[in-house]
Amino acid sequence: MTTSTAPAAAPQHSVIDELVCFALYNASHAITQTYRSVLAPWGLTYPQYLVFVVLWNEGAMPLGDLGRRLELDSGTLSPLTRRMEQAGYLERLRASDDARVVTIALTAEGERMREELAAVPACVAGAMKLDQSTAMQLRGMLHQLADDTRAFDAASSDPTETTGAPDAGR
Amino acid sequence: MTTSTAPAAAPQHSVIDELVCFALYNASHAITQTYRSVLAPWGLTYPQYLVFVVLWNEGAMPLGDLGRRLELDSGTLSPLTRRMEQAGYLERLRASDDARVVTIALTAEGERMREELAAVPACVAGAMKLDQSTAMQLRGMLHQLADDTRAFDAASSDPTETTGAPDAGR
DNA sequence: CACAATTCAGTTGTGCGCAACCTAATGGTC
DNA sequence: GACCATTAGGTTGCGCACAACTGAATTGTG
Repeated sequence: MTTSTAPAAAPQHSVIDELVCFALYNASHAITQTYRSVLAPWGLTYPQYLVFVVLWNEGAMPLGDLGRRLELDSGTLSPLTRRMEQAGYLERLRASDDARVVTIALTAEGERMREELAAVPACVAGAMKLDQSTAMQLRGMLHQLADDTRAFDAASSDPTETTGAPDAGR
Repeated sequence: MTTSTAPAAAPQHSVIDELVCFALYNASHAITQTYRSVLAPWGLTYPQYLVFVVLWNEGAMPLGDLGRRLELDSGTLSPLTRRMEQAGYLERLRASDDARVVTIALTAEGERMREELAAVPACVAGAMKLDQSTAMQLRGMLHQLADDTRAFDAASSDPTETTGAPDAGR
């Protein structure tokens, strides 16, 4: 009715709110959204920013190594790095000793972005409103969760695994 | 080079926030991967499963309400629900009293999927290896994080917000 | 009633994210 | 050298996720 009061669309409690998985999915999207607006001035996406972080801290490396750190495969990183190359942030170089390998290396412009984007983490941290101890606790839980879950995924798709008894009817 | 010991003169926010964001991003993908393999026999995706969960528990509702619960907009839910309709799981009905509204309602087949998929949560929980108290603690942190972050996103994109003095030249 | 503002769903375009597949290059074996 | 399995990156196809836009329906106001 009056000005801009809440139009009765308050966050109602729904069943999905009880699911840890949905909380994870939802929080992840919310963070990505924050990065989207923070990175918008440079036309960067969150996965592209993650590529920057790895390369800034560890230097040039093959595309496969990058994928292992970010848990992304070539189907994702191939086009993603091509876009970053076209934007002038990095180069993709065929290794001379092994022609299968493509080394991903920052350009001078890409290195310069390290200072350009120095304020990004603090900006996102401001949105997250997490104190240090909670952040570390949360990070630990999430690492554990990702490790356990990926181990499960690998085991259930790989019949050579010997873990897990052949429990028939569960 | 890695495993930096205490960064003496580190400013308030440093790499730690980054790691939390990536841990979240990574864990979310890992869980989605688990759902992917668990739901594969029915050709369902994780967001489609979430739609089922909401509709099973709350019954038919407009597409917009569904989007508010899942934090997804019409650009995502419109094609998603069309695929689920084509698969025979639900119907999309124009409301008679308001022709703008499309009500999403499960078919008998969609209702039957509730028993069909009853084992899914336990299966995914088995992959996650979380005890109840940790799960609840994690869920609480993630809800808080998502709420804070979305509030920040909304405030920074909506100048009509009156929360605090809007920083002029920023 | 006229008409502007708002609401709701849909469409288009871009960028992940991943399965499935392809090709080229490499290494091991004979 | 011929053969084969493996490895690295690329391509295709599909389904999200979201910004930006469209268009129809509804509501508020005079």
